Amino acid sequence: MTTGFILTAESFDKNGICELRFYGTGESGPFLIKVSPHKPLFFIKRDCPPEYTEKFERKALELSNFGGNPVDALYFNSLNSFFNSKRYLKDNEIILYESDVRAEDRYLMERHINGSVMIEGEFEKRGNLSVYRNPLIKTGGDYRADFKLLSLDIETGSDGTIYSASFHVTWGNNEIKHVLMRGENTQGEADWITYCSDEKILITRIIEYILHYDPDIIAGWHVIGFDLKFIERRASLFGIPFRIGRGSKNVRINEKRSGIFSASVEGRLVIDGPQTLRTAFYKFESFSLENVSQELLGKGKDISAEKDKVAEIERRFREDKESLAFYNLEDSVLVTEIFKKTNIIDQLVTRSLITGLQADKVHMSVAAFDHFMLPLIHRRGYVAPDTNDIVPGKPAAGGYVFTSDPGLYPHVAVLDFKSLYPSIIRTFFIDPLSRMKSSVDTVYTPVGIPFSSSNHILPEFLEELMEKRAEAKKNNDIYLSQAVKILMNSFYGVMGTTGCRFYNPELPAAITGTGQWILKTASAYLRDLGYSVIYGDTDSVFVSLKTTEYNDPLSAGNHIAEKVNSCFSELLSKEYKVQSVLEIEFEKHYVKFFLPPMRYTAEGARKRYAGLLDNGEIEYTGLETVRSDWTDLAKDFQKDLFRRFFNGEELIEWIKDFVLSLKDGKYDSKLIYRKKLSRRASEYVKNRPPHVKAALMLDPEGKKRIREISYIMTADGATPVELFQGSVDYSHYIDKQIRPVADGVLFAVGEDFDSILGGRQLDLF
DNA sequence: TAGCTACGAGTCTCCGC
DNA sequence: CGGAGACTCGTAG
Repeated sequence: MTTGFILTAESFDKNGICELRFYGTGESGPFLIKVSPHKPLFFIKRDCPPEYTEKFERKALELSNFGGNPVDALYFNSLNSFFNSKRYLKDNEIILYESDVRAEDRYLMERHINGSVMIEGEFEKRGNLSVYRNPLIKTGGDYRADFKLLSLDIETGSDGTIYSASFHVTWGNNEIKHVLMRGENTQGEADWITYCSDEKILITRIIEYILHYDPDIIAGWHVIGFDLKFIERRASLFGIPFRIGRGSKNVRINEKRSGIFSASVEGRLVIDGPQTLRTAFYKFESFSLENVSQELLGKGKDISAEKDKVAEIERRFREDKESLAFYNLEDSVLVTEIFKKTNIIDQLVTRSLITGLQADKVHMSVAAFDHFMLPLIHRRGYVAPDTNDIVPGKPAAGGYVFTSDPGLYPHVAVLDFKSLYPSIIRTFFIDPLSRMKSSVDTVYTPVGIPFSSSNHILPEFLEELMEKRAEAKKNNDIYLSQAVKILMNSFYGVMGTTGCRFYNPELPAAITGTGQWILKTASAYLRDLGYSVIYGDTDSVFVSLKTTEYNDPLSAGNHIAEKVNSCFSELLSKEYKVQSVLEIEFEKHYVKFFLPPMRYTAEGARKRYAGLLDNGEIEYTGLETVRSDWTDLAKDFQKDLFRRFFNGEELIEWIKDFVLSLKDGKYDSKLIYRKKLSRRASEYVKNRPPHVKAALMLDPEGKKRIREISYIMTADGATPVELFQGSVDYSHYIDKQIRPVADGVLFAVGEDFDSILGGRQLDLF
C-alpha cells in the first residue's frame, strides 16, 4: 500500500478496449495506475429504444433526469463505440445525459478521489516508475507529494533555430543546473555546459535530458506557447518524435484561446509561470519574466532591455557561448525562484486536494462543481444533462450598489457580510436539487423562489468548507484558507452560466435577490437605529458613526455588527422559518471618508472612494490611482492631492504650481499611458480609440498580436513610446489627466479646476 | 478541457442643426 | 457643434 498524488489523467482505446491511466508521484516515487478494461457510459431515457447496433450493455438504474423521467445507463467497451453511439443518437435527436463527462474524471469523482490516492495492489517496475494494473484505489486524504521540478528555457536565433536549452532541476534539497549549447566548446571546461555539434543533436539531447531527470513538473515562462511549441516544431522538422513524458506518447499542445496554451505530457504537469500566477490572482504591472523577477525577487535578468536582447543573444552565440549559456540558465533559475517564492505549486496542490481536479486545471470552476456535485446527485437518484443541451434563460441581476451625497465624511465604519453568497445558499438551502424538490419542506427566499429545506447538497458542502476554512485560518494555513474561499465563491457563478450542466438562472437569481434584500434590510435597520448609511456595495455597508462614538469607533463598529446579526437571526426565523448563518463583521474604520461625485452630475459615484485609516494610510478604491490605464502623472497627483486634502493642507496654490511644473517638463517621465488591446489593431472596425491608433503606428497593417501598448500624447496624437520624439501635448495632460482628478476633490471645497487656473484652460497657451 | 453582474469613464461616431 | 449612444477598458465585489 502506498500513497501518492495524481498529476495527470487520461483515457484511450487500446486494442478496442478503453483504458484509463493515472500518473502521479508519492511515497514510493512516480507511479502509473492502469485501469483496464474500463467501460465508459452515458445515460438515456428508459423509453428510448436501443436503435443503435454499436455494442453496449444497457442497465436500468434507480435514476431519473431532472424532469423525473427514469433513465438507463449505456456502458461501452471502447471510447470509439462510446463516441460513435453518442454521435448517432444525437443525430437522431435522442437526448443523452452526462455523455460529456470524461471517463477518467468520472472514475475519480465517483470514488471521491481528490488529488491524492491510496493504492493497494501488485506493481511492476518500469525504470523508476511503479506500474499498477487495476489496483484498489481510494482517497489519499490530504497527502501532498514532494515534487521534482524542472525549469526549462531555450534560446533561439533570429533564423528560427534553437541555440541552447537550460535546465534547473530541483527536488528536496537537491538541485542541478545544466545547459545544452549548440556548437563547439572553445572556452574551457565549464562542466555545467554540454556542447552539441548541431541542432538535431541538441534537440535529441534536450529530450534525453528531460527523460533522464524525470521531473514531475515542467515549468517555465511561456513554456508551453513558446519553448515546447518551438522544440516541437524543430523536432518534427528533423523527424524526431517529441516524446518527453513517462509513457510513449508525443507531447500534445493545444491553443485553447488565442495565446492560452495547454500541453499534455504523459505523467508530468506542465506549469507555465505567467498563466498560473494570473489564475492564482497575482497582479503585476507586466507579466514579463524581467518585471515579475524584479517585483518578487528584487532582481532581474542579465540582458534586460528588450530592444538589445536579440542582437545580444546573436553576439554571444557567435562570440561568447559561455555567457549565452549563463544567460539562458539564469532564466530557468529565476522561474524556479519565482515558483518557490510564491509557493505556487503548493497552492495548486492545495486547490487540487480541495477541488479534485488535476493541479493544472484547478481554476476550472465548472469542472470543480461537477466533481463534487455529480456523484452526490446520483446518490439522490438524479442524472444531470449534457452541457450542450442547456438552454439559456433570463439573466439574473447581480449585487446591489447604492450611494448618497458626494463629499467628505468623518468617522465611517465599514461592515461586511462574511462570504455573503455562500451564507445565503446555506441559510435558504439553495442548490439544483432543493429547487427541484421545493414542494417538500418548502422555504421561500425573500424574492419568492422556493427551495426544499430537507433535500439539498450544496449547503452542507459549504458548511464543511466553511469549517475547513476556519480551521485553516486557525492554523495559519493561508493557502488552504484561500483555496476554500475561491471554491466557495465560484459556486454562485457556475450555477448562472450555460457552460455548466447545473445551470438554472433561478438559483443565482435567488442568491443575488436575497443579497439585495439583505443589504437593503440592513441599511433600513441601521437608519432606524439613527445611523446614516452612506454607501454600500453587494455585501458591505458604510456607516457614518454618531458623534458620541467618535472616541471609540472600534467598539461602535462591533456593536453595530452585533445588532445587525441579531436582527437577521430574529427576522429570518420569524418571517422565513430558517436559521440565519449570515454574519456581518466590523471590517475597518475610516477616520475620513471621501465619496467623489460622478464626473457630470452631482450624484455620488459608485465603486469609487478614498478613505483615511487610523494609521494615516489612505486607501483608494476604483479611483484613477488604482487604474492601470491612467498615467503615473495623474496617479501621483491624485495621491498627493488626497494627502493634502485629508490633512487639511492648502490645495489651490499647490495645484497651480503642479500645472506649471508639468508644463516645464518636470513630470515628463510620468506621461505614459498603458492599455491592453483585446484584438488585433485591424479588427477594431466600429471605432478607433487612441490606444489602437498608437498600435497602428507600430504595425500599420494591424495584423500583429500587440497585446499591450504604451503611448504618449503628442502633437500627432497617441504615439507609441517606441516612436516618441518629444513634443508632448501638455494641454492634453492638463485637460484629461489633471483636471478631472482635481475636480473630483475641488468640488468639496467649493472650487473647480478651470476657475482656479483663471478661466478656460486653453487661454494659458 | 466555458464562474457571475454592476459600474464609471473616455473617446469615437452618428445625427440633427 | 453639441448631444446621444456605442464601444472599449478596467475595476468592485
